[in-house]
Amino acid sequence: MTEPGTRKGEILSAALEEFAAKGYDGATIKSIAAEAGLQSPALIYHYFPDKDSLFREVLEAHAPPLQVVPDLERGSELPPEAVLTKLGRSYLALGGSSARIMRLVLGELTRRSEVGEAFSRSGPGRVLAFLEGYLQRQVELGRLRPHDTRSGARSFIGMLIPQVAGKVIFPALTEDSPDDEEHLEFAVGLFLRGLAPENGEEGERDTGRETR
Amino acid sequence: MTEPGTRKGEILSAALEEFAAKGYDGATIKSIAAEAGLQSPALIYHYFPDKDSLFREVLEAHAPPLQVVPDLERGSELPPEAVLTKLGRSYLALGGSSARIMRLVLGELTRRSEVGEAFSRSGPGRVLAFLEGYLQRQVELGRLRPHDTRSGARSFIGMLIPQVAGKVIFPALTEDSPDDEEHLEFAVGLFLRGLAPENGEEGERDTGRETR
DNA sequence: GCTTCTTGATTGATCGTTCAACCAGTAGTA
DNA sequence: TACTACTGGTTGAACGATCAATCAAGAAGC
Repeated sequence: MTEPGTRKGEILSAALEEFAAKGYDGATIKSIAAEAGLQSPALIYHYFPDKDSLFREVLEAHAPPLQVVPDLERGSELPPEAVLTKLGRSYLALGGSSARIMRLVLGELTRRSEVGEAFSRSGPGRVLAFLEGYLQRQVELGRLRPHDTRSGARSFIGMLIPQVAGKVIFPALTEDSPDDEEHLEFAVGLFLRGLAPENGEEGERDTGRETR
Repeated sequence: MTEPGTRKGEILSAALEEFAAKGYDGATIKSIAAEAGLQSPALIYHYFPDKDSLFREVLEAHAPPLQVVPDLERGSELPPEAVLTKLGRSYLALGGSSARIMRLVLGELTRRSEVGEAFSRSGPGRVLAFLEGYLQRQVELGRLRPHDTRSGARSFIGMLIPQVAGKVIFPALTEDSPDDEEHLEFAVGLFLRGLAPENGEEGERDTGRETR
């Protein structure tokens, strides 16, 4: 629905561009119309009831990329290295073609509670929930040392954030930042080495709380 | 300067509140005046030449908290655990009393290039630069295994981001997130264990590139 | 009497939105 | 074939509301 060739599609992609660059208040119906190549802003009201609906349709039209966690829930019995690499790769992809919609969401996150809640529920919320459960299982299987999996999940996702934030927020100056794949490989290695089961046969250490 | 008791101080803090909540475009001179308890918006123009200058003064008045990296550069010969813990603590503090200014900066980051550049230079930029240098030195001292310190610095800072982002962006729902200090302890432990020098006497492993 | 602070009224610009008219086509009727 | 009626797409002009900013004049303090 809403193919990119149609008038409605042109308006939607122009609106995405404008909203991402200037925010909801900064982008005007007039500027969106100009970006879409329309001679009159009035035409927008032929396709959308008002500015707010246009904004929501832009969000819906580009929401899918925001939902990471693809078919991961299925292959959750794979070894940690594979799962973390796959999860991380789809996370890093947010800095690529989805950078515009990410910028839009980021900018409106603190102003529109609906955007914030929907985003946190579909994006980070689901990823963290899945990852926590997965880490918990790996701990029980003895493949990872016992740890607070809430902190574990947050830490792994966090290690990737500067990489994607660099591209989303500062598209100009990505000077001297590591390659995506190299950074991911580093993060996975660091994470797994840091949480590798202890060599000794038994023993709680002082590394934070138990597996809760 | 600009003590909080004065009229100018009241306007500045009201402006911070409004800008943080609604963004630069969303906050109006009228709403700021109302928040400050003024009877007329015109009074604002007695203290500030225009809206843009008011915004910049708000930014300058609250900029110091943004500059992490306190006297760390001095004690850079301390052991990694102490340095990372101290650095991390000051980073996590951004989610506390500085949450409002952080929300303001975050919201305007993508729209005003000046804000973005100034922030990245004073905030993440300086922290990353310092941490990279520090890690590099620890590698040379043999206290950490050789690794790409760009990825290392980004990873450590990143591990803390979900924790502070939770409080800055979603002040309402910080449900089920770890305690700051516990999370920091976990992150430092994970990081140091993941980058501990290899047990074997020598040998490059496949852990990414060399120390560059 | 002089400076600083404060106010209500006002200005011009711009915002989102509405509206009547116009311009394709396309189908129906004779 | 010619004429009419109707359709969705498109447009320029206009409306009321609201914005940032100005200004002249009053109030307060010294």
